[in-house]
Amino acid sequence: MEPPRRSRGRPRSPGAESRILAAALEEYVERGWSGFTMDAVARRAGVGKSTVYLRWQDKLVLLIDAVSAHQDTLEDVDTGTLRGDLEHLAATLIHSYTETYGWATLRLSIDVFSAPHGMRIYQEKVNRRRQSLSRGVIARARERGELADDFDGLTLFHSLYGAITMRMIGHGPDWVATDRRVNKMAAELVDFLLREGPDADS
Amino acid sequence: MEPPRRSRGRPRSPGAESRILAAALEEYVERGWSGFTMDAVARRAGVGKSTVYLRWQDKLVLLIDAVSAHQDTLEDVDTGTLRGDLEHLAATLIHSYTETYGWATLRLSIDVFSAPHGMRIYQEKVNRRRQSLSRGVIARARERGELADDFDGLTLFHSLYGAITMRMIGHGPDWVATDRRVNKMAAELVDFLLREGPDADS
Amino acid sequence: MEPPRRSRGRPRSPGAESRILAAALEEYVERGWSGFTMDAVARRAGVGKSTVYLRWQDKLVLLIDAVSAHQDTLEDVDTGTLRGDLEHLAATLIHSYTETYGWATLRLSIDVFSAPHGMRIYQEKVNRRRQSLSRGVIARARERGELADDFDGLTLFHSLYGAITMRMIGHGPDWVATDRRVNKMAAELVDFLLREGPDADS
Amino acid sequence: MEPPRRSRGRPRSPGAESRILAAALEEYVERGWSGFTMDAVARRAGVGKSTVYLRWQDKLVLLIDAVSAHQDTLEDVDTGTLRGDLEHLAATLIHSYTETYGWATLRLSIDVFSAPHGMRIYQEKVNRRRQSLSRGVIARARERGELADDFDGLTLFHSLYGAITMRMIGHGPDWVATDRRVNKMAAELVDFLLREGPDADS
DNA sequence: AATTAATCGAGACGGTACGTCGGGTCTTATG
DNA sequence: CATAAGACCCGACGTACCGTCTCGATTAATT
Repeated sequence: MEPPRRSRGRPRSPGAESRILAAALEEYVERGWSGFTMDAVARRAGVGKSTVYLRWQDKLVLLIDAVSAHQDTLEDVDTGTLRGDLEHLAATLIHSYTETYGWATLRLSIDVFSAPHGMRIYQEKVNRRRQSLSRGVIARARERGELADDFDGLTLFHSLYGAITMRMIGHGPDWVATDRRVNKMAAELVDFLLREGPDADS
Repeated sequence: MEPPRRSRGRPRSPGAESRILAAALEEYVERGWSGFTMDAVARRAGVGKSTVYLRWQDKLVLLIDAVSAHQDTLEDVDTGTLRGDLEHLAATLIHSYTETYGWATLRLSIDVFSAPHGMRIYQEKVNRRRQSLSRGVIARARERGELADDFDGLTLFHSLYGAITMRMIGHGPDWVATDRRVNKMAAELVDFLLREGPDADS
Repeated sequence: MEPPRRSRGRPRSPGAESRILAAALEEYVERGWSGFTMDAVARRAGVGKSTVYLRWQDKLVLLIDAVSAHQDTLEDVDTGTLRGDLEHLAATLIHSYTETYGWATLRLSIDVFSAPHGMRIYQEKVNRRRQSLSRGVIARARERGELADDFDGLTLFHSLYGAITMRMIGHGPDWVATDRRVNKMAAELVDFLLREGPDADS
Repeated sequence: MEPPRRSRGRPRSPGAESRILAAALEEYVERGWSGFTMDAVARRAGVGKSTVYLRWQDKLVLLIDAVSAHQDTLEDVDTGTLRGDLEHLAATLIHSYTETYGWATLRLSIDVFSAPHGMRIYQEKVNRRRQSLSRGVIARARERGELADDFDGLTLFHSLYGAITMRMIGHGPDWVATDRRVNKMAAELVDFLLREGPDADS
């Protein structure tokens, strides 16, 4: 069946992909967008520039790939209640903004717009993923009867994501994300957004 | 008092300031961040580069000035009710994202982070302004008894601004902002955020 | 004796050698030194790069091989007189500069110096050959008594080769080498160089 | 009269031109053609790459300019006799091949052909100059009655220049050009080329 | 017949230089 | 003085080529 048809020439070196992504992220974290150069990324990954350009058409799409790889830590966990699902999602998002590479990840998710095709790529990579997460959570909530059919799930998620993003921008890079603070922020936000209103049986 | 003390040499050419700002905005709109060059701005404004650098320390602050000039259309209007104030604010923000230079203004308010000092400047220019708007609205609402003292006004505004921003990003540049649609969006959003919950006397 | 000892593995594909040389020459003729790339040569010869590098250590020696293959048309013919020998040699050299690949062959014999080892290789390949030709002609001339023992044969040949080269450079690539013109040029040059002076019995 | 009309902007920095030429020559001498890079030239001249590219369209024409600047040491001196003029010219050419930058100057005058437009530029820069020198010498010789009207002056010069070039190539870069050796070589060569033959009154 | 080993086409690899472009500074001549 | 023009130094961009390496596929000579 489906012959995997190894292509002809030398196969692409397997480690390169991830080494470059890692190098890109680190370079970005350390030097920021304006100090982020392809030469440095290649050097850091121990790779020729051509190897980088063979896989990513330019600087920007490489950077976006690097960030969206980290975005993938967002996952849809079924906690049994809408409130639980949302709190988990909120906490994960906050963490993804702060953990490991800290502030940079947020900046990165914003810098991405700085070039013509950035917006489009962002739509495809980040937005699509977030939407599918949202839809899963909402669908389960409806099945459980936690949400009226006419309740605007999209608005809920826009508010959630947007508020977190605004908060992070407001706090600035020096804010330390302890688990307590993250959970508290997530809980307060979900509290605020759910209150009694949206319950289908109120 | 302090006589304006006309300085000695040739006075600054009066039109230059605004011509440069306009040129900057147009260049940005047409070519985006990565295609936005100081040479082009100067040429378009019919001005030497030195004239530009005499007034703005670098590319970024010029761009931010250009955008925040447009941001200044946000203003705190007392409509008599919290709901009214918020809807007005929301509608104005949506418009400022779409009107005149359309989509570009949103992009602009995001691109601003692409450089080391961008974040700081954004804090000073945009955030400060938004905060003062927020405080005004909240304070009036409390005076009117529309809001419990312990209600988290900041979260309300983060959600409002954030949700609008996310929505605009989600819609993409081709969304047309008719008055009807803008008002509907603003109303729905404020509806969602206020519901019965926050009323002090519920 | 020494049995040719066919080596074990797959034998070298027989046509490759000459196909590569031809491709190299054509590429060079069409694109010149700066446009001459190994990838193109390999592609044109319908051969992998490794096949090329298996036979020639680098770009330069391949190119030199291609040119010296053409240089080998120079041969020492005994016409019976010194004048005849020289005229024949001169005509052959002029032809080798102009025939078939025309002007390129001259360029090629000069471009060869553009790399560190080019000079050395040139010495070994081209100069050695020319010297042996010279020596043969001179020796015969002395035997015939056409040349005094103290006559400087080397200077004669340097002048002959040099003058032809300078003339070709002077003429440029558009000069057409008809047999009449070539023979005339050869005759005039030899006339000039021999005149009465060098005759041993004058 | 004719006001030199200083152009408007900042004038080209006066030293740059010659500093770049010098740097180019030195880099070439030390590293040869294949090691000759524009970045290195710019760095050595203490100049930005753009400053170099503002004046020379590419690597090659810069190099040619550098060499032909040295070629200009050739000058037409009237010594009173044809033989004297030629010996002086020959000696100067030999020296220009060997003195100061030694062997490199010869290599340079050959490397020049390694690119498409090299030949054309060489024609314009070097050949033209040599031809005018030749014509001057020949014309004076005719006036003095040293040369028959039908004597082929061009062939004489081609032989002279060509023989010297061939000799230098033959000797290789390690040949040391003492005044004695240079003068001897010049004298022998001119002796050989003039002999009794060309005298108009023989 | 099975094994061994050199060669083949293809094309990715680590490097390095190219020529271009833009940022922000500096230097003129002209208001 | 400020201005317009535009040259300056710097350094990144994305491309192209070098010479090497790594595949799977041939193709003999040797077991």
